[in-house]
Amino acid sequence: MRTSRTTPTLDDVAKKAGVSTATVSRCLNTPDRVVKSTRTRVLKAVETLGYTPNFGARVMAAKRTFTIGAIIPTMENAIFARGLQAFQEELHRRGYTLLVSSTAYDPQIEEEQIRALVARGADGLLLIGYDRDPSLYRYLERQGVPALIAWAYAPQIAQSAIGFDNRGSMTLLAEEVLKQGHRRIGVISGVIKGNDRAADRLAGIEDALAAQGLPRDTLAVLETPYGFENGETAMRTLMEADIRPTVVMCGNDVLAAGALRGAKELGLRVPQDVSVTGFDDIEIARVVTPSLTTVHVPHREMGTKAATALIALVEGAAPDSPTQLQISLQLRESLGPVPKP
Amino acid sequence: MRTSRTTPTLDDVAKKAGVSTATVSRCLNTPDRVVKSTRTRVLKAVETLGYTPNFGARVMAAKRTFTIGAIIPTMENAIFARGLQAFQEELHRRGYTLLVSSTAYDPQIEEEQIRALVARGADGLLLIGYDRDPSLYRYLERQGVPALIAWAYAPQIAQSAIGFDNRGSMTLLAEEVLKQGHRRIGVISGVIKGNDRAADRLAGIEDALAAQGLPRDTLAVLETPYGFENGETAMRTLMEADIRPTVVMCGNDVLAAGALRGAKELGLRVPQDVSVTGFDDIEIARVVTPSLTTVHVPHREMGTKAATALIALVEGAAPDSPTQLQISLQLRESLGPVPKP
DNA sequence: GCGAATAATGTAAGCGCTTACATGCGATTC
DNA sequence: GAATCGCATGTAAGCGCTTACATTATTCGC
Repeated sequence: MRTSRTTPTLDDVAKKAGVSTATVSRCLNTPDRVVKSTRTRVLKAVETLGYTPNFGARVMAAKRTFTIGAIIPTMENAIFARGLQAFQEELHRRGYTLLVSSTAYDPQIEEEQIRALVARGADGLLLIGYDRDPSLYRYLERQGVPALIAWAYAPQIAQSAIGFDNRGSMTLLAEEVLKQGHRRIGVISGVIKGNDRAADRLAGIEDALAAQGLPRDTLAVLETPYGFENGETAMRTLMEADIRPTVVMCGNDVLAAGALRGAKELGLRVPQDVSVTGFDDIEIARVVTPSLTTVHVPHREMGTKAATALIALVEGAAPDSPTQLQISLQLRESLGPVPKP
Repeated sequence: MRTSRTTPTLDDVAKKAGVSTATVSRCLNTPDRVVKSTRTRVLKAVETLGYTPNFGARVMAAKRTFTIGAIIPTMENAIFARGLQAFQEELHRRGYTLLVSSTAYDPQIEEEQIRALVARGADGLLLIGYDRDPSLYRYLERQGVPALIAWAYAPQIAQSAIGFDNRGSMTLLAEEVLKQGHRRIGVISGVIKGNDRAADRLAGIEDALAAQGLPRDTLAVLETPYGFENGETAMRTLMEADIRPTVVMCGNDVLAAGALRGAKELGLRVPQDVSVTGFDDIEIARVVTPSLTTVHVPHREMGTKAATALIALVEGAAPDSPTQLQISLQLRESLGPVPKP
């Protein structure tokens, strides 16, 4: 239907401008290979006809789609939304289009989506985290589709990656917590299965404890899906235990904001009665009262750099070794010294 | 590159199965037109070869892409992120893929993106708001690409649309504000140019004033781009004026959260010294202290319904008249009675 | 100002798929 | 049993574009 008599084709433009289709194509793709006078004539024809190249045809002939696929757990998480926005902006600047899918944190769905995007001719893929079935990486390699892993950096990553050290960052934060004298630590973690970021963050806390020779049971860990309400509930559960933690470290800011709210409902003051920490440093961290001590992650920088790196890969650059971005601790009000008994 | 010797084509499958390409194609698209024995043979060949149809070729030959494009101002705004997530989920359920672009609230960029997505063969388009150059609608019609307008409902919309009445909602909220006795109203509005939602929300406030015969200068309006920091700054500006407003109504929750923060910095208590209201009812509204009085919008419902409606359009349904979703006022702590002088 | 080198343009062969139409074959009908 | 029909399958013509290669116009050196 679409391509009825009404939609102009390259041919129409060529006729109108009195040149061959090849010349029109060159005007559009490699303008410097066409002399100026012809070029303007052709462009005028393009203009008056309102011509837009047919994507499918172009893909087929050129074997390039200028499309990048991104597969993220969810857009509802501000940290992905923001990074993705930056990613898309950079892509657009470079003439690429973004194809987005989300997986709801389900590896099964992720695999489907990866295949779907490859079938649609994505030139490259942005993937979140590194922990997935190795056969998927092999599949991508066989298909010649480069993939870039974002939001994660870890020495063991074999693929091109850009991210930050979730584990080390959390260790840093945990050290700060310990320095404040806390020895009973509650943890509200994201769901760990299929989510290396959550796993690494928890491991980071454990590292800090181990380094100080503290027993494993210093920690009370609760896993819960992403979401404000879930943080709230988890906080309640933690604080109703026989031995209350004096600090609750959360896997991300949204959980932490929920925890803050949970504390409030229990009549607990933060940080006088219990301290709370987050991770990501999204807007919400500075908005809540008390403001949230958290780990600052450069989301937009990550998005932009991911775009650059992925395009390089797509355009044939050799894979770089993983890039690590710097995080920084944001010490705010929600973390205080351990309460006097 | 991709389609080097390594990627199997329809031809390869046909040879392997000992049939013609037409039969293979039919197996994949209209299985019931192929006898069972052949079908299984073909499907086995597909399997062993690991064949996936080439998207570009398919598009070109079939003129359908099962792709829906969405063009939103930005993904950083939680309200779009959430709605888009729901939209994508529903699309995926129905076998469509989502193509996303953002415009940074720039009509110029929006036009570009619309054309880009059409060129990529999007079967349908999701657009935010109704206020755009009529020639764009004509273009889409000419191209045979149906578009659905979301996040906006207004009687004057001629296209298919799904959304809520920004103007009427804001009137409702303003009436509540007036009921509390406020007569000096500050407004922190989003940028109005090219953003009908922002314009309608402001108009809604004006409607409420007009209905009560209050003078236009009851209002002190400040326009500012979307963003927490901007709300903060705007709040400061408003409160430093000679005549301070007793309430500040904000165009969205993020601006309102910023305003809350601005108030705090000025040492003003909310709502004792000044009241604040938002719009959208995103998570942040319940997280801030004091919690935000705002307008609740059913984001996810809108996303899901938008997907259903747009697919119907794409599949040839006659355009429905605009659908209006119900909003509700969320009265929370940030709005109180006008302070005693 | 002539030939060679170079730049601009044209010609035409696909890219991988769908589908209208043609073909062949067994079943049905009288 | 011949003519007819219906179904499964094959043949081949594009879809609109890019690009290698061929052809023609232009520029430059001497």
